[in-house]
Amino acid sequence: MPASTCCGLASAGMDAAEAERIAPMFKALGDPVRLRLAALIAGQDEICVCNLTPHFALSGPTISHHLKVLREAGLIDGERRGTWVYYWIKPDALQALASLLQPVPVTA
Amino acid sequence: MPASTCCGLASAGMDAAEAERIAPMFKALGDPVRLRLAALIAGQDEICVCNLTPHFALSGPTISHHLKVLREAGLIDGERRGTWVYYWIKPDALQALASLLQPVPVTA
DNA sequence: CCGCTGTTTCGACATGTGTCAAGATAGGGC
DNA sequence: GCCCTATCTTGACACATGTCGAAACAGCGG
Repeated sequence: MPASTCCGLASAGMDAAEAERIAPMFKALGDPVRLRLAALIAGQDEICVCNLTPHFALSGPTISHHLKVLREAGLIDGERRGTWVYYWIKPDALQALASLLQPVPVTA
Repeated sequence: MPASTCCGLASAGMDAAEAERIAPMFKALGDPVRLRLAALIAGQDEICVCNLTPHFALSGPTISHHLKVLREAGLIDGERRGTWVYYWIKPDALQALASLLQPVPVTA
């Protein structure tokens, strides 16, 4: 019904509550370190923290902090397996964000 | 050639420089007020600030600040026409972000 | 059980961010 | 030229965020 000039953003019911729910996901991607982390994680089925850290000139705790932000935003998930902790991307979450930015399907 | 398990993020050359360039766009969408502003702006060809402000319980300067952030991120643009200032969405910018989150086209 | 490595949590600090009130600027109408 | 409205800029403030080092925690291997 709305003109839907551009993209999913326009046709989604983006009221205040919905914005509060979704904004943290974009926010999590809004840091260069986290964006690279997400890209690295998305590049494989799963990846060990020990394979992420070497890509950055940052302390372990800082990487861990960023991973926590991404997880709390619902963009990734992870679990400890023995000594190492593995993270993987949650494609549905990314897809949900993508659909807000894409040109609207056909909505007419 | 990368496994490209999930999405554009994985296949994009997301090095540090690219991340620094793109992260601000996600960051701009990472605030609930700005996300709603973007949705409102995307819903029409263009929209006057005077039609945006009433949707929020925020001062004029605050709305103006958020619009500036969105504009500096390259997601919207705007111009003054007489008394009023009009903003419009930049679909290409949104599309660029969407392509990072979408399942990768066919890249195989 | 003890120590070793990988990861997270805690505490602290500097910087960034969202918000407002007050003032400045831009245009239109008298 | 003057005032009025719409918008932006500035200055200030409380609060959030990115970063680190130190310390805690989780498992493995002796």
